[in-house]
Order: sequence, then structure tokens, then C-alpha cells
Amino acid sequence: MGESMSGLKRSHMCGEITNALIGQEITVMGWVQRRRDLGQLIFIALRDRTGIIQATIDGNSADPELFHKAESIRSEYVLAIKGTLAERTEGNINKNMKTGDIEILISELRILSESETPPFQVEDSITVKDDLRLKYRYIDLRRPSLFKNIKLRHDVVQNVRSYLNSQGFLEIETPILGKSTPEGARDYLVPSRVHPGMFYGLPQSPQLFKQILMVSGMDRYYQIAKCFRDEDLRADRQPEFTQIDMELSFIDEDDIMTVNEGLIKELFKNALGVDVQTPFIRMTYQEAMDRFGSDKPDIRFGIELKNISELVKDTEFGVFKNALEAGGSVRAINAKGCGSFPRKQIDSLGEVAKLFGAKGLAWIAINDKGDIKSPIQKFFAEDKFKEIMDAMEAETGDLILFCADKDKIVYDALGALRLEIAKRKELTDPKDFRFLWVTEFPLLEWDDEENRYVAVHHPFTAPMDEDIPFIDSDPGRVRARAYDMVLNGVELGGGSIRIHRSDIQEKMFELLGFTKEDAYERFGFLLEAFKYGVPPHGGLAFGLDRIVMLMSGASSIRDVMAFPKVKDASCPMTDAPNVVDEKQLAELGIDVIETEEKTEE
RNA sequence: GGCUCAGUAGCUCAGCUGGUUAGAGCGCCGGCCUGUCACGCCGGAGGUCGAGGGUUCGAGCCCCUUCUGAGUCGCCA
Repeated sequence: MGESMSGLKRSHMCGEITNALIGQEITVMGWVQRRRDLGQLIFIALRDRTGIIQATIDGNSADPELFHKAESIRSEYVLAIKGTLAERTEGNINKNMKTGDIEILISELRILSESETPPFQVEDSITVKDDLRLKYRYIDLRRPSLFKNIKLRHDVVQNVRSYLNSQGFLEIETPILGKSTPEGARDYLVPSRVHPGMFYGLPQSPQLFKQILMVSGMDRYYQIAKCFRDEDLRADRQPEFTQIDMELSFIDEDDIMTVNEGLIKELFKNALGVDVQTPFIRMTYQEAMDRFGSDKPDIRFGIELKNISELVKDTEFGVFKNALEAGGSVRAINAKGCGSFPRKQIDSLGEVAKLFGAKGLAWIAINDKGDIKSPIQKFFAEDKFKEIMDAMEAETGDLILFCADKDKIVYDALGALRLEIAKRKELTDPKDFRFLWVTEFPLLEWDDEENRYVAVHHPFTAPMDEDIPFIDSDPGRVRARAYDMVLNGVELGGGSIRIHRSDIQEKMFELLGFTKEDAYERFGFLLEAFKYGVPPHGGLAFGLDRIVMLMSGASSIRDVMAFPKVKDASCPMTDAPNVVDEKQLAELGIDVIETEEKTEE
């Protein structure tokens, strides 16, 4: 049970009290960070979201009842403290604290709420397992670092709104209850009571609605949009997440990139105090793959890929030869300064490569003394080996890593290895923000499982004009008018110019293996809308969570979301998802079928 | 679904080659203490070693199964 706060009014936030207020009577309210009881002298560190202030009570001069109450205080009690702000005497100043040179001399103290001992301490310095933090998220969020992230997120969103408003955008909400369009990620389904057996789909993105808003003449739309995907989680993937979603009419790629560079510049300046240089580097998808083995390259460090296929095309070395004969390539990276890695460490790099399908990893290590070690040296004539070394600019202390396989595997493996080496050598500074645009993505990608082309982006992405002639002859070669914004190896956002010509849209559906009926069944409302005057348009969507994650230096988007879910998409705090009772199911016309676990194939 | 790692006190962890009664720091409880601020000192409580099974004279440790969490591959138009 707690005392009433009636008669008391909070005058200041704890962290905002300054020595300008010395001598004044102030009232603060908050949580007990710590009580330090020296017998006849008690210190209470009181915390609110702005910071901590120390309050003091002297047993010799205080009212005994008041002092006794102070003795009963424990961590995380909620208090109201009224008193005179005093300057601390020389020698009693805590230089590590913002309010370390002042304290409140308590004249009135109310315990507004007691607290059990929390399952973990409210301190930034402690480490606690994620699931426990999430179960007691309300306590976790009291930690200053978490509050800082939540506040940063708020600041980012406010800046998004003010900037886009200034650029002529309208904020428009689109439905959460939508139509399930089973293409791409799995939808979350919501059953309808009014239509038993029928389901809404939660949006994976407001894609179709925002395009329709362009047909409606809204011209520029944005939304801080909640999106849902029923896929497996990652450190940077949650089942529900937030996009900064936008769409613009009568624009081209340059317009969209310029607007968004301006947006990012503004966000980083206002929310983080960091100056971002614009315009950003632009790099085609092909260049990104060739140089970094990734369509979201981290360009804070080098270690670029080199294609040495030509150099080794006549080799008899089986691994290289087979890869080349199968239409693949031989590429390598030079891990500068890793030439003295012990064998075990090089082998573990091989394990990394294998994760991405590489059968093995060939290497040349040149230790600090200049001694060369390499399991593949014996397969090459002396001069050819030297040519390879020269091509890779191999010097004393370097480690050259080779991968020979299909291009996709070579890119993936070497791309992952360069990140792994950067991690081991600590080559990246999280406060170094290196943006770029990746452009000219392939429009389509062959899917072996479905035995058809699938859209790399989505089916409404426009092909590049000069590639339209190849749509029939060589669909895999067609590039899209799509672009991703990448920051430090993370895809922050992506978008495209959309198709607004019905002939090309139909061709696209054809390529994706949709019949006209299929297409109408799924996207009919959009195609129908497009009959009535569609402006050329395009857009982009940012992952808000990822942007804030990188800005804050967090390693998971969980740390920038108030109530994230754990890996199996459940919530340890609320225990969602849960079973519902029979009555609810009956109303919805739903039968739950118990599937037998452990059915051996 | 696959792979890797982790699970020991409220929290974070140590625990050797399988060997007596499972430890530390922090937290918690009690006592002392008037200038602490990671207060100090003294004392104390607190353990199904994630769960189940097996091997063994003996299991926190080895084996099998399983649960939970994290990372990652697949997946994520």
C-alpha cells in the first residue's frame, strides 16, 4: 500500500535540477536507485527518466517518525521527496554524477508505492539474459541506456514527420486488416467472426495501398507503418516492426534518393548530432557483389574481392578448374595483417565459408617474417604463383583467402569472410556512418523450388527501360529500377520506381507464372485502380527499428523497441500468443487440429 | 527445419581428469556506523546444478532424449 501524493506537486525532474536552484524548496518523485544508510545519516538516490538526484536525511535533526520511514526504504520504491536543495560541501562532491554537487535535504517523504526486490538491478553496468529482461521489460526499461534508445526513437520519428511534412508529404494511415496476398513472406492471418472461415491478412507493408494513394492523387504520402511478417526472427528481424513508408508521384530515382538523403541528413543531425555527407555513394548491385560479395556492403573497410578467374583459367588445380568449368569463378580477398593467424584460426575461417556453401577455403599466409605457407602452392608453377600473389597485392603479414565455386557461393562466402575478418581485427567503428545506395538490382530471380522466376523486390517494380527488350529472351538479365539504402552492412531501406504501364505489368505477371486470373484474384483492386489514370510513381520504405539500432549503437533491434518478442515470436511478459477458449473459436468457425509431434518421416 | 553456443543461488559467473558437505562477486535479510555516492565493517539466509533417463561404487562434469534462450543458415516478394 502506498501513501497519497495529494498536497504534493512535482516541481522538477531529477536529472534537470541544477545548482541554480540552491536554497529553493523542490519536490521530486521517482524510484529509489539506492539507499545508503550510515546509521544516523541516510542517503537516497532517486531516479526518474531524466537522471538521479541524491536526497539526504539527518537522524539527529529529523523528525524521528520521518527518519524511521526513511530507514524502511528499499530499492525501486516510488517516493515523493520534498526538501531544500543544498550545495554539497567540498569533498562531498561526486564528479561522476551530473547532479553530484547538490542534494535535497529532506523535509517531507512519502512512500507512494513499495516494491519487491527486483529480479535484476536497474543499472546499465549489469548484464542480464534477454528473456528475463523481456519478462520484466517494465523494469528493464528503467535502465538509462534503454530509456535513451526509446527517447532516440521518439526523436527520430518526430524528425521524420517534420522533415517529410516540410517536403509536401501527407501522413496517411492504411488498414491493418487487409487482404492476404500470399507472395513473399508469410502473412499473419486474422479470422473474421462476421465471415466465418475467412481471414484478413496483416500487412507485410502498406505497398498496395500506398500505390493506390498515388492513383488517388495524394502525390506524396508517408506513414510510420507497423508491418507484420510471420517468419523466423533474427537480431534485426521481429515479427512486427515499423517502417518509415513513403510513396511519391511524378518522380524518378534521383528525386527519391535526394529526398531521402535529405531525410537521413536531418535525422542524424537533429537526433544524434552527427553530420552526414550527401549525396551518398551509388553503386550498382553488380559492383557491390564484385567488390564486396554483398548487396549491402559495409564500406567502412577494404578487403575487397578480386576476380582471378582469368589468371588461373589454365590451371590444373582441380578445385579451381572444376569451378571454372562449371561456369563459376575464382575470387579472393587479401586479409591484410592476418598472415600470422594460427592454423586453427584459418581453419575456423574455412568453417565460416562452408556455412555459405563453399566446399573449402584455399589460402596463402605470409607471416611477419615473410615465410609463405599455403596448401595450394604446390599446384602452381613458381611464376604463376607469383602472378597470383601480385594480383592480390600480397605482402608480408597478409593472408589471402580463395574461393572457387558458383558465383553465388563465392560472393556469399567471401562476403561473409570479409565481415568475419573485420570483426576479428576490429576494423569497424560503430560511430562511423558510411551510407551508400545500391542500384540496378536484378528484377527477377530463378527459384529452383518453385521452378519459376520470382520477383527480387515485388511484382510492381519497374524494369530498367534499356532492359525491357530482354524481358522475353533473357528475363534473368533484366535489371530493376530498384534501390536500397545501405549503412554499415545493414539494409536500412529499399524501394523502387513502380510499373505504371499495364502492358509491362501483365508481362511481369506472366514471367512470375501468374495467370491473369491469379493476378486479379490477388491484386485485382490495384490493377483495377490502375485503369483509371495512374501517375508514374515510386517510393521507399525504411526499417525504423534498424535505423535507430544503428544510431544508438545497439546490436539488436530489440534494444530499440519497447516490447519486442523473443526468438520464437512469443512475448515472455504477456505470454502471447496463447490458446483461446472454445467459445471464441466456435464463433469464428475455427477448429484447432492437434498435430501429433514426433511423426518420424 | 539445420548448425553452433549457453542453461549451476534473485543476477552475472567459476567449478580441474567423474571423487568428501557445490563456490565467488553483486543483490537480499539482520546488526553497527553522520558525508556516503559500486559506502564500510560484522553476521545470515538462499541451490531440483533447466527437465527426464542411462553409464558408474560415485555424475554439475560422460552418454541419450527433451525443454528454454541466443547467434546463424534456410526463410524474410
